[in-house]
Amino acid sequence: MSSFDEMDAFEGASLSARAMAARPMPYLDELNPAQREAVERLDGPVLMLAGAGTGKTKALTARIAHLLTTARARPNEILSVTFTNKAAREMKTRVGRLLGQPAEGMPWLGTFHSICVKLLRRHAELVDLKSNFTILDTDDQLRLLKQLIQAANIDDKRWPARMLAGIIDDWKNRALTPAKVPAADAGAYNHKGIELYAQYQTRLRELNAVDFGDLLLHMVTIFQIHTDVLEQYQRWFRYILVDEYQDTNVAQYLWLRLLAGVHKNICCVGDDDQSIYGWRGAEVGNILRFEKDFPGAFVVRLEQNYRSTPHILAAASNVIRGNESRLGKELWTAAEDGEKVRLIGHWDGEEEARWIGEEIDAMQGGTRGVRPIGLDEIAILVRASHQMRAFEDRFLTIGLPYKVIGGPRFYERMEIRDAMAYFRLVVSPGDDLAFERIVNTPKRGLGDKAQQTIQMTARENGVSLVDGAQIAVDNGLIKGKGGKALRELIDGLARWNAMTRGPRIEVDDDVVIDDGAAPMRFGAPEISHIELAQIILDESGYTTHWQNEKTPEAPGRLENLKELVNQLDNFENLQGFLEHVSLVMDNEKEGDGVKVSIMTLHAAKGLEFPAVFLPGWEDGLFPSQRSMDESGLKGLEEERRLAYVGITRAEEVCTISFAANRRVFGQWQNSMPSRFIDELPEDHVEVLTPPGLYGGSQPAAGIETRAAEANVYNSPGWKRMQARQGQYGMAQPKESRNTVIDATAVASFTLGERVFHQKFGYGAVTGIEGDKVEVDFDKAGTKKVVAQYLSAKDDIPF
DNA sequence: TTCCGATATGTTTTT
DNA sequence: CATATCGGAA
Repeated sequence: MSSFDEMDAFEGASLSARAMAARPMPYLDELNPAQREAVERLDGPVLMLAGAGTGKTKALTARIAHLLTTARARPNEILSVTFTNKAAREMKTRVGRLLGQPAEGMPWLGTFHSICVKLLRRHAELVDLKSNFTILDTDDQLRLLKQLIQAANIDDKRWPARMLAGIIDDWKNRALTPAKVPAADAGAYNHKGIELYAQYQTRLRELNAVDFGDLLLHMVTIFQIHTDVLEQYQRWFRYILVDEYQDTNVAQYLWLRLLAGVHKNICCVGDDDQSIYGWRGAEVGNILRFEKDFPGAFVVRLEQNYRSTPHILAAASNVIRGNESRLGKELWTAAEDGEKVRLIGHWDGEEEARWIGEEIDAMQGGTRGVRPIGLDEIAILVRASHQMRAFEDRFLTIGLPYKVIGGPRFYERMEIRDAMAYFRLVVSPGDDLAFERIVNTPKRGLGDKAQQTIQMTARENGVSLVDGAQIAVDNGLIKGKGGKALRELIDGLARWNAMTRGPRIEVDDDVVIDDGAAPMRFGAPEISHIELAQIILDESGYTTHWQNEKTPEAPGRLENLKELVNQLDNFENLQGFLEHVSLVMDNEKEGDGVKVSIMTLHAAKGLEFPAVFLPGWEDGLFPSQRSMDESGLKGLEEERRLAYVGITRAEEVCTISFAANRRVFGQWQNSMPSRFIDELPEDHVEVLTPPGLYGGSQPAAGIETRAAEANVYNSPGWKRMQARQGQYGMAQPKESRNTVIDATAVASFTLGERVFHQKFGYGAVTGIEGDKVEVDFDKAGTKKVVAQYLSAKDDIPF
């Protein structure tokens, strides 16, 4: 096992503590009294209750700077955990800026998960893993569970694998190994839950793999059992900082408490009012009982808000006041009054999207409000991601640039996962799950029967699937085309694997081992990992597979593969890349261009925008019915906190809206305005409805129903619906067509005409049926699309 | 074994 | 409505 001298070398500190000691502390001058207290109280437990927009990141980064400047700790002795990669990244840059140099030497600033991976790779053997274990994604996890479920003869229709995955996840969040699951949970998953959980863990170990929850669970287990290891780290991490403490689950909580147990130099920052991850196992209780866990804790409240106007703040405060269990904070601001929170009802979801689109146009043009607001200063925050569609559709039609944050993720796409499975298999031939994924992708004529043969052979010989396949082929168990193809695959894998290394060389014993992997006994590879990746994809036939595919999305997939290979440029080798991807599933592109942001309320936490739209405030959608069904009052309170988070994202203008009708599952459904609307303080809200139909100021209780009714029949959306009956597809002279297609400006197309579509690109019209046009897209193949979405080739909106 | 069409099924939120 | 899965036919 490792000594700590080694650890020092392992992480390397580029900032010298001594060099910092004499440095001035300019960052302190920028803090208000409360922040300053939180920063200067370096020793002992500190709880920073930081309301929305009160400068908590500022305080946190200043605290790190202060720890370094006062030479309390070296950069690599500070453990600083966040929940998201985004937050970790931001802290890194901000600390760097405060200190006037890059914060490269802060190896332990990261997410819970990334830090745990690092630790677990060093101590893998303590939980019967090898340090090069793979981290499974949800897909692999589910496939594995399905196998176990089938083996146990359980009807996975009645008891879906997803459900079991959820249950296991939940246990892991609570730091429960199979042996520790309480009897009360014995009934889970048709009384088979615990048993299957145990089997699953065994299987993971056999595969030398972990899932996401394991990262923490294993580390907690190690710390609990191997006190010597724990003690090392207790000494090593002299100071601990935790961001978003209200979101910690039991496992994370235990992990922290173990590490901070001796010196208790732990500073937790959080806001109980922003706890919105209860469904993922987060325990608000952790923050509520901090003072009990750490007696004598210094508690400081940050209550001065620097983000929002008083109206917005008042609205948020009044909503959150509806919650019973909270520590209680009152935000205040020195800012000028500004606009009231705006509330408007719509006939349906499309109308809501249309209206918001127009508002955004008005905001930019400066025809509304005190100043023009840029597109990148505007966000639309929805409760559930399916709400995004209406906005995407609408913005596409009117040519309004937008970006979806946290949308369909790059690394979750099928072709990317396939490609990654190939990479995984090349890097570690024992990765059976990866093998299963790609044996018959592209089709190699290896169906169920052949795959069973491979499985059996592997099991009989106690080897990995790749080796099993090798044996099966050698013994002629798999004949014909499939056998030949399989042989090619196996040979290919071996060949590619050899390419990851250079020629064998001798090493000195004192070479520093920096990644916990096997000592380097090989020279530099002869080809770069980027070339190798390309070779793998080409020689395996995977690229060809998509080239031959005639489906509309094939070209896009090829593009994605190209992008994947490009991304490799940022990494040293394939291993490094695979590790990165399993930890940060988000592709942090999208940064370019001035665009409106569309995202879920969850994704919006920690962000702020001058103008925020909060659509879909309807009972059942928000607060979500499911949340209330599953967790009752607790669920409702979490939804309310979500509302609070939403409102407090706004700096200048906050617009809340709801629709009377919405299409769900293709079925029209009508709903009541959200109960949270009743909780908005009347004095701080302006109801936007035609004045004639909504007379004077009324009690708040009546606002929403009136607004809804008032808007139904005279809304532009209603008129538009009536106006548009049967108007599409009518031939019109080309000259009369509008460039930007609006509901009122009906487009027409002729056969063979070149057209442009926002999602599918350029193409030619091959058929017209009513309001639908069939287009043969250059890249996306033939598709039927609604005429509205198309524009003539030469006048592309934006 | 693969491919196609029919049918059933689901929608929170994510490291 | 859109996708995912399943069963049957080539």
